Amino acid sequence: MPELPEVETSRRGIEPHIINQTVNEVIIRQKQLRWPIPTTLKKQLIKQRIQQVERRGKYILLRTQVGTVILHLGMSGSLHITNKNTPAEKHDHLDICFNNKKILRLRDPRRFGAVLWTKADPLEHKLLIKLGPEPLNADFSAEYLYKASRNRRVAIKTLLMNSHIVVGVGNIYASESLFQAGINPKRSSHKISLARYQKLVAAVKNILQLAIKQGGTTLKDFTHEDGKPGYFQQTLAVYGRANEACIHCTTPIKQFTQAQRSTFYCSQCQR
DNA sequence: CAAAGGTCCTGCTCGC
DNA sequence: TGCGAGCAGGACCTTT
Repeated sequence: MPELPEVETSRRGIEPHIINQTVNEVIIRQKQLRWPIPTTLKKQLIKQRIQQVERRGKYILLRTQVGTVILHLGMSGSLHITNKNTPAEKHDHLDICFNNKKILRLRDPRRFGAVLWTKADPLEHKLLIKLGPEPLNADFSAEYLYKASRNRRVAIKTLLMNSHIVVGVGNIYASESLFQAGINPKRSSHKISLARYQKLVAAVKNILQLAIKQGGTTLKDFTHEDGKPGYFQQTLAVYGRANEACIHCTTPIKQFTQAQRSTFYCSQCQR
């Protein structure tokens, strides 16, 4: 479900409800996610105060004095702020309950998400330490991507989705960014010029920023269903639009499978 | 049966 | 021959 803008929108949505709040109960209904939820989570987390709600790539970090909860929403995960009056539904796997009566509830039908606990610096965690730069930070630049791509033969779309190269660019926004930059998703990353990487990096930043902005304005109240962050279909130029007319040249948008994921592009506008 | 918005892990190939 | 890096494919799971 979530790409970086949705994860960031989720982070902003839950933060005001749980920051500086103390955990008084942890309910694990289904611990079998991508990895098992650690059995020690409950013991570690109870009586701890959430000091910081942070994001790194698509991971959300809940920092306490003694350790950090590492959350990942996988393909179908979502976070909700709720309370004891709202019964848990089928795929509500975890509740973190606070003194202010609020509950942070994780829902994840496909269970590709993860909930982990670390006492050490979470940024040094095995899953986070090798992550590439944040796409919206200055260190994600055309020069950086150009350099990183020189000895790689993978298609540019695959490179863009590699979290060791840059975090947070998922399947939808990879297609969208390449369309905006006018680059064919099949093109070998090592054959792309610095000038074209300038366009691509600008497109990635532009698209992610816009999506976050839209997430923020769409998000009314994270405690209700209608507050869920979603994808904003009207802003998608190519994703999910196979056979529809390209918005620039009216050529039908093509769809094909690349690294086991659907890619959408315009064969006329993207070379 | 295929596909859905993620990404780690395994094992292979390639070049030094 | 050995080693590391890059890469493809499989794996995880449920719903439509």
